[in-house]
Amino acid sequence: MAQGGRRITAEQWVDAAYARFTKIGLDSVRVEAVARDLGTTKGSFYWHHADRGALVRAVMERWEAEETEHIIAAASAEAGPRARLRALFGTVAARAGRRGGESRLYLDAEHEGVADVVTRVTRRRVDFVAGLLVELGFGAEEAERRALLALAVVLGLQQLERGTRPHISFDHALLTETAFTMAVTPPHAQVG
Amino acid sequence: MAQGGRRITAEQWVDAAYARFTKIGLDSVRVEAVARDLGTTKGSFYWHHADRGALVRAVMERWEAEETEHIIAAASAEAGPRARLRALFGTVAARAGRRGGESRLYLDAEHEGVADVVTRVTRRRVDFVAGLLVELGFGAEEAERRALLALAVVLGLQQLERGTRPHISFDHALLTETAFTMAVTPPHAQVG
DNA sequence: ACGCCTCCATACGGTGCCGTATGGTCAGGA
DNA sequence: TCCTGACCATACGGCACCGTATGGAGGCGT
Repeated sequence: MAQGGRRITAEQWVDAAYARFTKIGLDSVRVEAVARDLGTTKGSFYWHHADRGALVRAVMERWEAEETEHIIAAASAEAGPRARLRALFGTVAARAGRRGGESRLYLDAEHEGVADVVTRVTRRRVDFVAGLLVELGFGAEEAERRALLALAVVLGLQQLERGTRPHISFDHALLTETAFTMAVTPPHAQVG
Repeated sequence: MAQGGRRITAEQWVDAAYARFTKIGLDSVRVEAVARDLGTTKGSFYWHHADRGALVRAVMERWEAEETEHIIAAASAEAGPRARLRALFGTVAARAGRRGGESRLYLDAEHEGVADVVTRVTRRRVDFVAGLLVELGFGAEEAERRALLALAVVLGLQQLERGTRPHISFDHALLTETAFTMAVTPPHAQVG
């Protein structure tokens, strides 16, 4: 996979591990498996890193940095809360394919001992979305709830799609549109 | 755990496996682990069942039957689509604790070879919710999308809660209320 | 050219799992 | 009573993983 010179740096181990994380999940970053990806053996790994836990933590640190950055990027492009929120939804939907590992993350978090990082990232995402909703006129608590629900939708959709054979259509563009509309529509004029 | 007479039936194996599934997840139903729960050994298991796959399939069949039944039960109690939908949301929220295994299910489905069952149950749930939304005046496709989003919220919230250390509040009652409102509020009068 | 120090391959012991093989136990029928 | 067959415990080989130990291989300074 990345077999250049025989020598491998500590960072290359994190690179390869991160690739596994994004593609499959945190539980797939195993020492011997990553070694195979790199075309080397774990003898190298245990020279550069302490143990598997250290590698997992390094992967999560990178994830925290990258995902935080992406959230900011998706926002700063547009002007006005509504446009920013819409852009964010679009970006998240578009990058769904590259967040394969994230679907498993919340379930592995505790067992892998990375619940704190996951919580920080989640907190940041919720706060950001909730902030935009507040700008749109929602109360602080209602905004937080709606933000939480929005994150849940992203996670949930990803899993429904993964664990489901055909027969169920997933038009991400339309789903995103619907979700966005539901998020910004105040609770007036209910039917029934 | 369930150590009565030494003799164990094929069904008791499924019972114990199902208990593991609901509490932890499908990946936790392992032959030797279930044997320990039952106070016996896998020698018994391989007499009653062919292999681990058979046990997993049996667990999923029971899950399909039970969960389908619960959906019907939550609906038939009330009268009118709005009340039925609200009752359904409430039941789902209340039983969240007993669906611990389900959060992992969609991710394990393919690897465990049970994607077909998962798809059938999902299809049934989506159709049911979508049907109620149609009765409330939504178009068929909009209803399907909203139903899909509602299922996604359930899955996603469960994971956000599991993979997250304190600091993030989960008032299920209020979240359910908000989700219900968002689900039944037509896309009029948007802010911004 | 020689040695040293970094880096890695390999072998090893330990764990948890799957599935098979084999022999033992106990109940009930002949 | 004895035998047979349903039922189970145990031991085994196989696999994937973790982490350690140990002995090279090769670049680098002197």
